Amino acid sequence: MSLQTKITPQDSRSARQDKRKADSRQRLLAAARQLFVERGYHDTRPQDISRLAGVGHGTFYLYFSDKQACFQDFVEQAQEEVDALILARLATCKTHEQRVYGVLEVSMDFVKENPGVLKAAWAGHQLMSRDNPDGTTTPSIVDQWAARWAEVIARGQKAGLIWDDYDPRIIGYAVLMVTSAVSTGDPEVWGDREHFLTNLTRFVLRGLAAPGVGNALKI
Amino acid sequence: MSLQTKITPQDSRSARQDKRKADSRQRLLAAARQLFVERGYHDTRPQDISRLAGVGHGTFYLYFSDKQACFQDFVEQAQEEVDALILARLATCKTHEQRVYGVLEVSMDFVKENPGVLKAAWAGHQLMSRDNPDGTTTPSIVDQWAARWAEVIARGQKAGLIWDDYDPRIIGYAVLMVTSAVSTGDPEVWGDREHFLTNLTRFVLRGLAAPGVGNALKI
Amino acid sequence: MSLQTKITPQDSRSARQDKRKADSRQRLLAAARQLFVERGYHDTRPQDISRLAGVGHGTFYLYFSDKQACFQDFVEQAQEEVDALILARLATCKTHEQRVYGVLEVSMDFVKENPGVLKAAWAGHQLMSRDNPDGTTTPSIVDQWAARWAEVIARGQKAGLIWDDYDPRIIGYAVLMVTSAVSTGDPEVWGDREHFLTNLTRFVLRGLAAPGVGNALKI
Amino acid sequence: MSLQTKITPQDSRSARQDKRKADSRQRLLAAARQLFVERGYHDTRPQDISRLAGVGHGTFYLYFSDKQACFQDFVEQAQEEVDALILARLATCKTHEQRVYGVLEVSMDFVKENPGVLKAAWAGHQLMSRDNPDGTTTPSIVDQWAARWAEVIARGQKAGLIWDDYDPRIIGYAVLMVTSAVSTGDPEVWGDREHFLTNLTRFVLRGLAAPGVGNALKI
DNA sequence: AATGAATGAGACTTCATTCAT
DNA sequence: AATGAATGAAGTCTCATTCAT
Repeated sequence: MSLQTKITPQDSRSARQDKRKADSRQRLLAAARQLFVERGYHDTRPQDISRLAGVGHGTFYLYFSDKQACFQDFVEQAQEEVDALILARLATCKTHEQRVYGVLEVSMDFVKENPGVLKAAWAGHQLMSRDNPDGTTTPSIVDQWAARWAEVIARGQKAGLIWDDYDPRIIGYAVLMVTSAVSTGDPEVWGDREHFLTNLTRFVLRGLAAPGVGNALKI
Repeated sequence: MSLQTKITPQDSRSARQDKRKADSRQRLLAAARQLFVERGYHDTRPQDISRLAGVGHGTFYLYFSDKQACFQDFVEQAQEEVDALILARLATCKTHEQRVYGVLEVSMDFVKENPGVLKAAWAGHQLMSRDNPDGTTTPSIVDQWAARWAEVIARGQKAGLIWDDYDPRIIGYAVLMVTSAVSTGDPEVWGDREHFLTNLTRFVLRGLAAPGVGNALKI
Repeated sequence: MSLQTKITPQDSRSARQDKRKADSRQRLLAAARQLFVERGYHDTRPQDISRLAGVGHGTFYLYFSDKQACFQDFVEQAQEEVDALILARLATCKTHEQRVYGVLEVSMDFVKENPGVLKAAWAGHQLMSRDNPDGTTTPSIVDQWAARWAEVIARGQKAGLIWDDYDPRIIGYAVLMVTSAVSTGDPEVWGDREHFLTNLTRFVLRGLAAPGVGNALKI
Repeated sequence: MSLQTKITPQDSRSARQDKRKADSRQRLLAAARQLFVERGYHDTRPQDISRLAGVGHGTFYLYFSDKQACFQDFVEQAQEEVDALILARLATCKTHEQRVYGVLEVSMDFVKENPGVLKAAWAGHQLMSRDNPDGTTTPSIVDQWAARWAEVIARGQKAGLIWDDYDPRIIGYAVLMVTSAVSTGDPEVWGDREHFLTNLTRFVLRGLAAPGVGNALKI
């Protein structure tokens, strides 16, 4: 008989309550994500989030100390998702070439699947960062993402596939800027998305490829 | 005899008033620029702008129909400055190579000289665009800037100096994203600015250079 | 055989429950007293009281119909304590002189031992009394205390030891105000407490003593 | 021709505006005083004060940084009034006897004319003082008033009219407590106010009078 | 043209109380 | 009896805009 089957009434109750509690938090976060993305930080009221989540106004403040904290949590969630996706993809990559392609693809896929999330997270982060007068700048989703690119680039340099006169952190940031263009650019303006992605991917790969390896990364 | 010396007393008065009026508007715009850049759109009140400009609170509304209009004017001003700089530079360029270099240099110089202006203009534009439900998306500073790059790239393609499988509009946007990294990146984080600029310039030029022209654009 | 040992299991359970119930109530009251004294009525939330008492938030409302009722109970408790102390002391007094001294001493001792309780009870009572629009002003701890003084003073007058042109209720109230100064006065400001008490005691006794009896009440 | 008659339009305008400004502040303070006295601090909303003053909700915050600041100003105003009254009276007093009587009379008159003001100021001050974590306890109206009594008592001691074994600060405080009883006591309970005042005055004077001077202070 | 006092809709947040478990 | 998540009315305060001077 496992210990699990011997749940006492209290455990059962608190377990159910915990579930309910986690539920509320999740519903709130989902609502927050939707609204922050749709309307932006300033045009989303805690009240709106609560209503969309189907809970009372006050419940919001049981899970977030204030509106900013809620936004931070939303950003963190997006951050973790992106990071997990990238790490998972990197784990399946054997060659450097695959890594570059992989992260590009994952980045663009995420941006495509979650239109506006990056934009919202980033725009909001700008607004927020000023309010951290203790000097502790919370690392933004962008910084973390850029760091992943830096890793990939550094490995590419060691393998002789990427120009070794690049500073990985800087170029990682530049590459991220380009990929994030996908999110920032107005979908309706760019027309054919495949066309758009192909262009950006080519530009990035050509900018990275060390002399003589251009063929290897050809797409 | 210049036209200026022929003004009647009345004219003189109205001229002075015009000057004063233009003065107030200019002072307000300068103050707006400083504050929008320093604090962002939402944390800048018309009152703050007026105070910094040294005029009464109500005066603000003599020159701008509302806060948003003031912001639009700020963006437009920055836009015109950038555009004028780029056009002036392009006029002095004979070869394609010079053009690419030129716009890169001008872009980065502007961003260096006006830290935060692009960021502020852009971030604010995001917040604003939602409020245009009539479909008329005001072209942002970014769009216009990207258009200049598109021109340069298209000319480079005709000259055979830039990969001809690029869509100029898209790659123009991508290049802009990279150069704008200068403004977005935290100055203190990137350390040596020259190092930073060198890296970005190399990346852009290599990404653009058609096969076989790499040497020509070497830096 | 005591009654306690004869309880059946059921009795035992309900007895334990009663004890536990009384326990919870007592713990809540103790917590309420501490917090009302430390923070005042408005800055003490039922939640805080419950947490300090170590019971659930909802439990509070099993024992008090609302926050005000809890406060009333706190005041009542303090009231009963004071009254019991004064009555006990009066019971041991034979002469009028002893009574005056006795009540003074008890009053000041209570105030010394329970710093802030009188102040809190009184301040809170002020806030509350407005909410009794039916005219039934709940007698405050102050009123009750003053009543004891009035008794003592009336007896002193009969014995010829206290000016007989005093209205006992009024002077009882005045004496109470002076003794309560001990609680109202900032401990750190007054310095030596003995010095403080001696001064007040002298003032009261001299104010009361009928002509010619000054010596009897000398301290 | 006086300078006054030569008021320029600007002066005239700003003068009128200043008057209007001072007017609003005065109206707000008067409304605040009435409401704080009638309802107490916590049951008075800035909105209520504004409405009673006949100005908009936002105007309140043009004159007080927040609700607490408004309350502080109300207390200060009462404080200054009381102090001015006492000082004015003291200035007309030649003998010590007159001083004691004078301050007693002024105190009681003020309390009679401004029922509730002292109580409100004091009660509110209690609530507030906790919020001064920088250690700077704002001297309350009570402290200041007590200080005046201390002065009078010290002078009386020098003149041999008051027991010289009193600490003036302490007894000043005690006397104040008694006189403030007038404000704290429920008007309806005490009945005839003259009777009340006579009792308290006698008590105070007898408590103060040095041996042998009782006759001098007889009332 | 210029001013700045005035406005009030609306934002964020708290907290006494309820109720399903 | 005990719990603590949920509630929403109500409070404090801000700020873009107006208007009398």
